Amino acid sequence: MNIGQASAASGVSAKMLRYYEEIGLLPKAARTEAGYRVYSAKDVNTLRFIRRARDLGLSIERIKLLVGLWQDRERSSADVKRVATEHVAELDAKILELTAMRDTLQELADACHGDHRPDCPILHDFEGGGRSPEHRGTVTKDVRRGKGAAAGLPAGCHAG
Amino acid sequence: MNIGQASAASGVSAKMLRYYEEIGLLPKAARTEAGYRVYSAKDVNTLRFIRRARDLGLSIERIKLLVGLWQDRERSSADVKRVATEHVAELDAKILELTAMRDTLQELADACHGDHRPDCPILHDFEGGGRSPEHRGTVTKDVRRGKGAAAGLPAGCHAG
DNA sequence: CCTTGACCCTCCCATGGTGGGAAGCTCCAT
DNA sequence: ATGGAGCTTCCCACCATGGGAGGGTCAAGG
Repeated sequence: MNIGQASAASGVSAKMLRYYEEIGLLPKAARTEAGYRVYSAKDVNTLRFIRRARDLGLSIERIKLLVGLWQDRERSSADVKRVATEHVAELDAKILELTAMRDTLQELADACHGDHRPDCPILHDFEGGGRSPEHRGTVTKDVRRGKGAAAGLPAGCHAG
Repeated sequence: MNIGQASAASGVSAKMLRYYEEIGLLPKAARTEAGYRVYSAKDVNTLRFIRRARDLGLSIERIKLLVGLWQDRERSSADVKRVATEHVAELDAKILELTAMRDTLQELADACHGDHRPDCPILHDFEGGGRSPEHRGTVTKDVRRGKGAAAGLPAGCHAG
């Protein structure tokens, strides 16, 4: 099985296959004399595992952990569960953050008549005078962006 | 006002001030003879506007639009509202996506006893046999990652 | 006046996953 | 033998942000 076939069988692009190998998520694939990568049915299983994990938004780092546990017959399910639970917690945090943004913005949009006139509560809020505090404060606390979010959650986030 | 003071007054890092100028979100700042950037109180207002918009998760592209509308006395509030509403729609989509991931993973975690034994429904699902469909299908549809999400939503997403 | 330290400048690099594409080789079918 | 599909490596881009190197500037205190 060459890379194109493994890709088709697993739903992981050839590009990503090479990338996962490069970063050590996958072991280095065997090669033909000509240098073509060769994959087995077992490799395809691993790839499907990875694909499923990515679809659930897990980061590559966590998938590395899970693949390790998966292949360890001595693993304890508690370790697996912990990884999953950590990810759920991050998803929850991100959902809360996005929901707060959404709600604030929806409120502002609702307050905007949306006609030809220039007057607009959205811009008024952004101007940040803070003169209408009832429309502020929702996301104002410094939950702000930072490595945590970018490194932790992503996958589904950068995804598209 | 130099860049450090403008940064402190607006809550936007000096690094980002330079970046926003580079990508054309801000006009090129005036300079002292020594080459130091100089900012006015008006600039700080714009920066606060941008900061607020970023906190609500708007992409730089959309913020460019909003700043343009903000500074246009002839604008119609409908245009502003449309930009905001588009962003709300993207936030909603992302929230749905993350929630689906979260729910699936939480179900799997709930089903995992989490003790010393190796048997684990999470790994079982990831193995993807599809043998227990009641735990599948939630995120299985190909909503998958792609340019749209990365370009559209971000801010709060990459943020941290 | 000179030193010190805080500040500023530009330029490069990294993040996390993913896609795009160029330049060149291999394989298979015609 | 030729064409095209598929493989290889290598570099670039995304988005927004932070980190840091290497060097210039400014103001306060000695």
